[in-house]
Amino acid sequence: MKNRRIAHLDMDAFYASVELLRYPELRGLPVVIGGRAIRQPVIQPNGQRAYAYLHEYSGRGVVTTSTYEARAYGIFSAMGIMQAAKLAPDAILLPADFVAYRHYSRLFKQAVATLAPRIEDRGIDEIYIDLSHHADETVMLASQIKQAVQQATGLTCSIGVAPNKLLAKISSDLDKPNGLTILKQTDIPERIWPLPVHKINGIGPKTQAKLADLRIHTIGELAAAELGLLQTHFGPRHALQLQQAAHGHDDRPVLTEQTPKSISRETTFARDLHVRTDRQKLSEIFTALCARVAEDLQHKGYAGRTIGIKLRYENFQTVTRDHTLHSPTADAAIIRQTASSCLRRVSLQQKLRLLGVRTSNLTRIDELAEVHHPVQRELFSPKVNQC
DNA sequence: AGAAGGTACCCTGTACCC
DNA sequence: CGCGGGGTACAGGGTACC
Repeated sequence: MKNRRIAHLDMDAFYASVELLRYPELRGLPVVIGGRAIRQPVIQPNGQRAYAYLHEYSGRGVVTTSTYEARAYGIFSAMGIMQAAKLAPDAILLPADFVAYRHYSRLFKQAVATLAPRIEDRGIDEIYIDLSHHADETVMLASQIKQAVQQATGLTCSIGVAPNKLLAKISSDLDKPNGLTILKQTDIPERIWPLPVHKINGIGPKTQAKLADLRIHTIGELAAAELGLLQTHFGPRHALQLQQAAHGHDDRPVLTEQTPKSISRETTFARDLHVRTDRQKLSEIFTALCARVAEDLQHKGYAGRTIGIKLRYENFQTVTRDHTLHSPTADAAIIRQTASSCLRRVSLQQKLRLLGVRTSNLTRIDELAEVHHPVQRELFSPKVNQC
Protein backbone atom coordinates (compact mmCIF):
# COMPACT_ATOMS: atom_id res chain seq x y z
CA MET A 1 0.00 0.00 0.00
CA LYS A 2 1.65 3.22 -1.17
CA ASN A 3 -0.22 6.31 0.00
CA ARG A 4 -1.89 5.48 3.25
CA ARG A 5 -4.10 7.80 5.27
CA ILE A 6 -3.77 6.96 8.94
CA ALA A 7 -5.59 8.85 11.67
CA HIS A 8 -4.66 8.94 15.34
CA LEU A 9 -7.51 9.94 17.64
CA ASP A 10 -6.78 10.96 21.21
CA MET A 11 -9.51 11.86 23.69
CA ASP A 12 -8.83 15.19 25.44
CA ALA A 13 -7.90 14.82 29.14
CA PHE A 14 -10.07 11.72 29.04
CA TYR A 15 -10.57 10.67 32.69
CA ALA A 16 -10.89 14.26 33.84
CA SER A 17 -13.40 15.06 31.09
CA VAL A 18 -15.54 12.05 32.02
CA GLU A 19 -15.57 13.26 35.63
CA LEU A 20 -16.68 16.73 34.47
CA LEU A 21 -19.71 15.14 32.80
CA ARG A 22 -20.76 13.92 36.26
CA TYR A 23 -19.69 16.99 38.20
CA PRO A 24 -20.30 19.89 35.80
CA GLU A 25 -19.87 22.40 38.64
CA LEU A 26 -16.13 21.56 38.56
CA ARG A 27 -15.71 22.94 35.03
CA GLY A 28 -13.02 25.59 34.95
CA LEU A 29 -11.41 24.39 38.20
CA PRO A 30 -8.13 22.56 38.70
CA VAL A 31 -9.10 18.89 39.19
CA VAL A 32 -6.75 15.97 39.68
CA ILE A 33 -7.62 12.29 39.24
CA GLY A 34 -5.58 9.73 41.16
CA GLY A 35 -4.37 8.77 44.58
CA ARG A 36 -5.27 5.78 46.66
CA ALA A 37 -8.53 5.36 48.58
CA ILE A 38 -9.79 8.87 47.90
CA ARG A 39 -13.29 9.36 49.20
CA GLN A 40 -15.98 9.93 46.62
CA PRO A 41 -17.59 13.37 46.76
CA VAL A 42 -20.29 13.33 49.48
CA ILE A 43 -23.62 15.12 49.38
CA GLN A 44 -23.92 17.49 52.33
CA PRO A 45 -27.17 18.31 54.17
CA ASN A 46 -27.37 21.58 52.18
CA GLY A 47 -27.43 19.56 48.94
CA GLN A 48 -23.97 20.61 47.80
CA ARG A 49 -21.19 18.15 47.15
CA ALA A 50 -18.09 18.14 49.34
CA TYR A 51 -14.93 17.19 47.48
CA ALA A 52 -11.54 16.04 48.67
CA TYR A 53 -8.66 18.50 48.20
CA LEU A 54 -5.04 17.89 47.37
CA HIS A 55 -3.84 19.43 50.65
CA GLU A 56 -5.81 16.84 52.66
CA TYR A 57 -3.96 13.96 51.06
CA SER A 58 -1.22 11.96 52.70
CA GLY A 59 0.58 8.85 51.63
CA ARG A 60 1.53 7.20 48.37
CA GLY A 61 -0.08 7.62 45.02
CA VAL A 62 0.43 9.46 41.77
CA VAL A 63 -1.56 11.75 39.51
CA THR A 64 -3.33 9.71 36.85
CA THR A 65 -4.49 12.75 34.91
CA SER A 66 -5.70 16.29 35.47
CA THR A 67 -7.78 19.02 33.89
CA TYR A 68 -6.09 21.68 31.76
CA GLU A 69 -6.58 24.14 34.64
CA ALA A 70 -4.55 21.84 36.94
CA ARG A 71 -1.88 21.43 34.27
CA ALA A 72 -1.49 25.21 34.29
CA TYR A 73 -0.12 24.78 37.85
CA GLY A 74 2.47 22.35 36.55
CA ILE A 75 0.59 19.20 37.57
CA PHE A 76 1.03 16.30 35.14
CA SER A 77 0.48 12.55 34.92
CA ALA A 78 2.73 10.26 37.00
CA MET A 79 3.65 13.06 39.44
CA GLY A 80 3.37 12.20 43.14
CA ILE A 81 0.18 13.55 44.74
CA MET A 82 2.14 15.03 47.61
CA GLN A 83 4.27 16.92 45.10
CA ALA A 84 1.17 18.11 43.22
CA ALA A 85 -0.34 19.29 46.53
CA LYS A 86 2.55 21.73 46.96
CA LEU A 87 1.83 23.26 43.55
CA ALA A 88 -1.96 23.56 43.96
CA PRO A 89 -3.17 22.68 47.47
CA ASP A 90 -6.73 23.76 46.69
CA ALA A 91 -7.10 21.62 43.59
CA ILE A 92 -9.87 19.02 43.84
CA LEU A 93 -8.89 15.37 44.05
CA LEU A 94 -11.13 12.64 42.65
CA PRO A 95 -10.65 8.85 42.71
CA ALA A 96 -10.23 7.09 39.35
CA ASP A 97 -13.41 5.32 38.24
CA PHE A 98 -12.32 2.83 35.58
CA VAL A 99 -15.78 1.39 35.18
CA ALA A 100 -17.00 4.79 33.97
CA TYR A 101 -13.95 5.36 31.75
CA ARG A 102 -14.33 1.96 30.08
CA HIS A 103 -17.97 2.75 29.43
CA TYR A 104 -17.13 6.01 27.64
CA SER A 105 -14.24 4.29 25.88
CA ARG A 106 -16.66 1.78 24.38
CA LEU A 107 -19.04 4.57 23.39
CA PHE A 108 -16.47 6.61 21.50
CA LYS A 109 -14.94 3.59 19.75
CA GLN A 110 -18.37 2.39 18.64
CA ALA A 111 -19.18 5.85 17.33
CA VAL A 112 -15.98 5.92 15.25
CA ALA A 113 -16.60 2.37 14.01
CA THR A 114 -19.91 3.36 12.42
CA LEU A 115 -17.97 5.73 10.14
CA ALA A 116 -14.60 4.00 9.83
CA PRO A 117 -14.34 0.36 10.94
CA ARG A 118 -10.60 -0.24 10.48
CA ILE A 119 -9.59 0.63 14.06
CA GLU A 120 -6.55 -0.32 16.14
CA ASP A 121 -7.09 -0.14 19.90
CA ARG A 122 -4.32 1.70 21.70
CA GLY A 123 -5.66 1.68 25.20
CA ILE A 124 -8.63 3.27 26.86
CA ASP A 125 -8.47 6.74 25.31
CA GLU A 126 -6.82 6.46 21.90
CA ILE A 127 -7.06 4.61 18.61
CA TYR A 128 -5.52 4.50 15.16
CA ILE A 129 -7.90 4.49 12.20
CA ASP A 130 -6.94 3.38 8.69
CA LEU A 131 -8.74 5.76 6.31
CA SER A 132 -6.81 4.64 3.21
CA HIS A 133 -9.81 3.07 1.50
CA HIS A 134 -12.26 5.88 2.15
CA ALA A 135 -13.33 8.06 -0.77
CA ASP A 136 -14.18 11.17 1.27
CA GLU A 137 -11.85 14.09 1.56
CA THR A 138 -9.73 13.99 4.73
CA VAL A 139 -10.93 17.13 6.55
CA MET A 140 -14.56 16.18 5.92
CA LEU A 141 -14.04 12.63 7.14
CA ALA A 142 -12.10 13.61 10.25
CA SER A 143 -14.65 16.29 11.14
CA GLN A 144 -17.45 13.76 10.88
CA ILE A 145 -15.57 11.41 13.19
CA LYS A 146 -15.04 14.18 15.74
CA GLN A 147 -18.71 15.06 15.60
CA ALA A 148 -19.78 11.44 16.01
CA VAL A 149 -17.56 11.12 19.12
CA GLN A 150 -18.97 14.35 20.52
CA GLN A 151 -22.56 13.24 19.98
CA ALA A 152 -22.01 9.78 21.45
CA THR A 153 -20.13 10.91 24.57
CA GLY A 154 -20.31 14.68 25.03
CA LEU A 155 -16.52 14.65 24.92
CA THR A 156 -13.99 16.21 22.55
CA CYS A 157 -11.00 14.57 20.94
CA SER A 158 -8.01 15.58 18.85
CA ILE A 159 -7.16 13.91 15.55
CA GLY A 160 -4.00 13.78 13.47
CA VAL A 161 -4.04 12.37 9.94
CA ALA A 162 -0.78 11.44 8.23
CA PRO A 163 0.76 8.81 5.92
CA ASN A 164 1.64 6.51 8.86
CA LYS A 165 1.03 5.80 12.55
CA LEU A 166 4.20 7.52 13.77
CA LEU A 167 3.33 10.83 12.12
CA ALA A 168 -0.38 10.55 12.89
CA LYS A 169 0.42 10.18 16.59
CA ILE A 170 2.71 13.21 16.63
CA SER A 171 0.13 15.19 14.65
CA SER A 172 -2.78 14.53 17.00
CA ASP A 173 -0.71 16.20 19.72
CA LEU A 174 0.06 19.33 17.64
CA ASP A 175 -3.36 20.89 18.17
CA LYS A 176 -5.01 20.06 21.48
CA PRO A 177 -7.68 20.06 22.78
CA ASN A 178 -10.41 19.61 20.16
CA GLY A 179 -7.91 19.87 17.29
CA LEU A 180 -7.51 18.47 13.80
CA THR A 181 -4.13 18.32 12.07
CA ILE A 182 -3.44 16.95 8.61
CA LEU A 183 0.19 16.29 7.92
CA LYS A 184 1.81 15.47 4.55
CA GLN A 185 5.29 14.07 3.90
CA THR A 186 6.41 17.51 2.67
CA ASP A 187 5.44 19.09 6.02
CA ILE A 188 8.05 17.08 7.92
CA PRO A 189 10.97 19.57 7.84
CA GLU A 190 8.80 22.47 8.91
CA ARG A 191 6.44 20.83 11.41
CA ILE A 192 8.21 17.71 12.76
CA TRP A 193 11.92 18.45 12.78
CA PRO A 194 11.74 21.38 15.24
CA LEU A 195 10.06 19.14 17.86
CA PRO A 196 11.98 17.57 20.77
CA VAL A 197 12.94 13.90 20.24
CA HIS A 198 10.64 12.63 23.01
CA LYS A 199 7.64 13.45 20.78
CA ILE A 200 8.53 10.28 18.87
CA ASN A 201 6.56 7.38 20.31
CA GLY A 202 9.13 5.02 21.78
CA ILE A 203 11.66 7.66 22.84
CA GLY A 204 11.28 7.93 26.61
CA PRO A 205 13.39 9.55 29.35
CA LYS A 206 16.36 7.15 29.03
CA THR A 207 16.78 7.46 25.27
CA GLN A 208 16.17 11.19 25.40
CA ALA A 209 18.95 11.61 27.97
CA LYS A 210 21.39 9.51 25.91
CA LEU A 211 20.60 11.56 22.81
CA ALA A 212 21.07 14.79 24.78
CA ASP A 213 24.59 13.57 25.67
CA LEU A 214 25.22 13.40 21.91
CA ARG A 215 23.92 16.98 21.50
CA ILE A 216 20.79 15.67 19.80
CA HIS A 217 17.67 17.44 21.08
CA THR A 218 15.29 17.86 18.14
CA ILE A 219 13.92 15.34 15.69
CA GLY A 220 15.69 17.28 12.93
CA GLU A 221 19.03 16.85 14.70
CA LEU A 222 18.29 13.13 15.02
CA ALA A 223 17.51 12.95 11.29
CA ALA A 224 20.80 14.66 10.49
CA ALA A 225 22.90 12.52 12.87
CA GLU A 226 25.48 10.10 11.52
CA LEU A 227 24.04 6.60 11.56
CA GLY A 228 27.45 5.32 12.69
CA LEU A 229 27.35 7.54 15.78
CA LEU A 230 23.88 6.30 16.70
CA GLN A 231 24.93 2.69 16.12
CA THR A 232 27.82 2.89 18.58
CA HIS A 233 25.48 4.16 21.32
CA PHE A 234 22.25 2.32 20.59
CA GLY A 235 23.16 -0.82 18.65
CA PRO A 236 22.41 -1.46 14.97
CA ARG A 237 18.73 -2.16 15.29
CA HIS A 238 17.67 0.62 17.61
CA ALA A 239 19.87 3.15 15.74
CA LEU A 240 18.20 2.40 12.43
CA GLN A 241 14.77 2.61 14.02
CA LEU A 242 15.57 6.01 15.55
CA GLN A 243 16.79 7.44 12.27
CA GLN A 244 13.88 6.03 10.27
CA ALA A 245 11.48 7.61 12.74
CA ALA A 246 13.24 10.98 12.53
CA HIS A 247 12.72 10.92 8.76
CA GLY A 248 9.04 10.13 9.25
CA HIS A 249 9.33 6.57 7.93
CA ASP A 250 7.06 3.94 9.46
CA ASP A 251 5.38 1.03 7.68
CA ARG A 252 3.68 -0.62 10.65
CA PRO A 253 0.16 -1.71 9.69
CA VAL A 254 -2.98 -0.73 11.58
CA LEU A 255 -3.78 -3.90 13.54
CA THR A 256 -7.54 -4.30 13.75
CA GLU A 257 -7.45 -7.36 15.99
CA GLN A 258 -4.98 -8.21 18.72
CA THR A 259 -4.70 -10.98 21.27
CA PRO A 260 -3.38 -10.34 24.77
CA LYS A 261 0.16 -11.54 25.60
CA SER A 262 -0.17 -11.47 29.37
CA ILE A 263 -2.70 -10.87 32.13
CA SER A 264 -1.55 -9.61 35.52
CA ARG A 265 -2.54 -8.02 38.80
CA GLU A 266 -0.31 -6.13 41.18
CA THR A 267 -0.66 -3.92 44.18
CA THR A 268 1.45 -1.39 46.01
CA PHE A 269 0.90 -1.61 49.76
CA ALA A 270 -0.19 1.35 51.86
CA ARG A 271 3.04 0.77 53.83
CA ASP A 272 6.05 -1.47 53.20
CA LEU A 273 5.57 -5.00 54.51
CA HIS A 274 8.02 -7.60 55.76
CA VAL A 275 7.45 -11.32 55.46
CA ARG A 276 8.59 -11.83 59.04
CA THR A 277 6.26 -9.34 60.68
CA ASP A 278 3.41 -9.18 58.13
CA ARG A 279 3.32 -12.78 56.96
CA GLN A 280 -0.44 -13.16 57.39
CA LYS A 281 -1.27 -9.96 55.55
CA LEU A 282 1.11 -10.71 52.67
CA SER A 283 -0.27 -14.19 52.35
CA GLU A 284 -3.83 -12.84 52.08
CA ILE A 285 -2.83 -10.28 49.46
CA PHE A 286 -0.93 -12.92 47.50
CA THR A 287 -3.87 -15.32 47.49
CA ALA A 288 -6.22 -12.53 46.42
CA LEU A 289 -3.94 -11.52 43.54
CA CYS A 290 -3.81 -15.12 42.30
CA ALA A 291 -7.59 -15.37 42.54
CA ARG A 292 -8.04 -12.12 40.60
CA VAL A 293 -5.69 -13.26 37.85
CA ALA A 294 -7.57 -16.56 37.59
CA GLU A 295 -10.84 -14.63 37.46
CA ASP A 296 -9.52 -12.33 34.73
CA LEU A 297 -8.28 -15.30 32.71
CA GLN A 298 -11.62 -17.10 32.94
CA HIS A 299 -13.58 -13.96 32.24
CA LYS A 300 -11.54 -13.20 29.11
CA GLY A 301 -11.45 -16.86 28.04
CA TYR A 302 -7.72 -17.55 28.33
CA ALA A 303 -5.40 -19.94 30.13
CA GLY A 304 -1.72 -19.23 30.77
CA ARG A 305 1.18 -21.64 30.64
CA THR A 306 3.71 -19.29 32.26
CA ILE A 307 3.06 -18.03 35.80
CA GLY A 308 5.19 -15.29 37.30
CA ILE A 309 5.59 -12.96 40.24
CA LYS A 310 6.82 -9.41 40.57
CA LEU A 311 8.27 -7.88 43.72
CA ARG A 312 9.30 -4.35 44.45
CA TYR A 313 11.53 -3.87 47.50
CA GLU A 314 11.44 -0.80 49.73
CA ASN A 315 14.42 0.60 47.80
CA PHE A 316 12.31 0.39 44.62
CA GLN A 317 14.40 -2.38 43.09
CA THR A 318 12.12 -4.67 41.10
CA VAL A 319 12.58 -8.39 40.53
CA THR A 320 10.52 -10.91 38.60
CA ARG A 321 10.53 -14.70 38.49
CA ASP A 322 8.42 -16.99 36.39
CA HIS A 323 7.87 -20.63 35.71
CA THR A 324 6.44 -22.38 32.69
CA LEU A 325 4.09 -25.30 33.20
CA HIS A 326 3.51 -28.24 30.92
CA SER A 327 -0.01 -27.11 30.14
CA PRO A 328 -1.95 -23.86 30.43
CA THR A 329 -4.10 -23.14 33.47
CA ALA A 330 -6.70 -20.63 34.63
CA ASP A 331 -7.05 -22.24 38.05
CA ALA A 332 -6.46 -20.03 41.10
CA ALA A 333 -5.00 -22.85 43.20
CA ILE A 334 -2.52 -23.91 40.53
CA ILE A 335 -1.55 -20.31 39.89
CA ARG A 336 -1.01 -19.81 43.61
CA GLN A 337 1.06 -22.96 43.95
CA THR A 338 3.23 -22.09 40.96
CA ALA A 339 3.64 -18.46 42.00
CA SER A 340 4.63 -19.66 45.48
CA SER A 341 7.42 -21.72 43.97
CA CYS A 342 8.61 -18.56 42.23
CA LEU A 343 8.53 -16.66 45.55
CA ARG A 344 10.93 -19.20 47.05
CA ARG A 345 13.51 -18.13 44.45
CA VAL A 346 13.78 -14.49 45.58
CA SER A 347 15.32 -12.83 48.60
CA LEU A 348 12.81 -11.73 51.23
CA GLN A 349 15.28 -9.97 53.53
CA GLN A 350 14.10 -6.46 52.62
CA LYS A 351 10.63 -5.03 53.13
CA LEU A 352 8.31 -5.13 50.14
CA ARG A 353 6.31 -2.26 48.67
CA LEU A 354 4.67 -4.13 45.80
CA LEU A 355 3.56 -7.63 44.94
CA GLY A 356 2.24 -8.83 41.58
CA VAL A 357 1.13 -12.02 39.86
CA ARG A 358 1.27 -12.50 36.11
CA THR A 359 0.33 -15.12 33.52
CA SER A 360 1.69 -15.20 29.98
CA ASN A 361 2.09 -17.68 27.17
CA LEU A 362 -1.69 -17.46 26.80
CA THR A 363 -3.96 -19.74 24.84
CA ARG A 364 -7.59 -19.17 24.10
CA ILE A 365 -10.03 -21.45 25.91
CA ASP A 366 -12.69 -22.42 23.43
CA GLU A 367 -15.77 -22.85 25.60
CA LEU A 368 -17.66 -24.57 22.80
CA ALA A 369 -14.93 -27.13 22.34
CA GLU A 370 -15.05 -27.78 26.06
CA VAL A 371 -18.77 -28.38 25.99
CA HIS A 372 -18.82 -30.50 22.85
CA HIS A 373 -15.56 -32.37 23.38
CA PRO A 374 -15.17 -32.85 27.12
CA VAL A 375 -11.97 -34.84 26.50
CA GLN A 376 -10.20 -31.53 25.93
CA ARG A 377 -10.94 -30.55 29.52
CA GLU A 378 -7.92 -32.61 30.52
CA LEU A 379 -5.65 -30.20 28.63
CA PHE A 380 -6.79 -27.23 30.67
CA SER A 381 -6.98 -28.66 34.15
CA PRO A 382 -3.77 -30.54 34.72
CA LYS A 383 -3.56 -32.46 37.97
CA VAL A 384 0.20 -32.32 38.43
CA ASN A 385 2.43 -29.47 37.40
CA GLN A 386 4.50 -28.24 40.28
CA CYS A 387 8.26 -28.22 39.92
C1' DA B 1 35.51 -36.47 18.69
C1' DG B 2 35.32 -31.87 19.00
C1' DA B 3 34.45 -27.16 17.64
C1' DA B 4 31.17 -24.29 15.57
C1' DG B 5 26.68 -22.64 14.19
C1' DG B 6 21.50 -22.36 13.80
C1' DT B 7 17.17 -22.37 16.11
C1' DA B 8 13.85 -22.53 19.56
C1' DC B 9 12.56 -21.69 23.98
C1' DC B 10 13.12 -20.01 28.64
C1' DC B 11 14.19 -16.51 32.02
C1' DT B 12 15.32 -11.77 33.75
C1' DG B 13 15.82 -6.96 33.43
C1' DT B 14 15.05 -2.57 31.08
C1' DA B 15 12.47 0.76 28.56
C1' DC B 16 8.36 2.46 27.20
C1' DC B 17 3.32 3.27 26.67
C1' DC B 18 -1.44 4.84 28.40
C1' DC C 1 13.36 13.08 48.04
C1' DG C 2 9.38 10.83 45.68
C1' DC C 3 7.65 7.12 42.22
C1' DG C 4 0.14 3.33 40.47
C1' DG C 5 -1.43 -0.41 37.62
C1' DG C 6 -2.05 -2.56 33.46
C1' DG C 7 0.24 -3.73 29.51
C1' DT C 8 4.02 -4.48 25.17
C1' DA C 9 8.61 -5.12 23.12
C1' DC C 10 13.22 -6.28 23.18
C1' DA C 11 18.03 -7.44 24.60
C1' DG C 12 20.93 -10.71 26.24
C1' DG C 13 22.20 -14.83 28.71
C1' DG C 14 21.28 -19.75 29.35
C1' DT C 15 20.03 -24.33 27.71
C1' DA C 16 18.70 -27.93 24.70
C1' DC C 17 18.77 -29.94 20.39
C1' DC C 18 20.18 -30.61 15.69
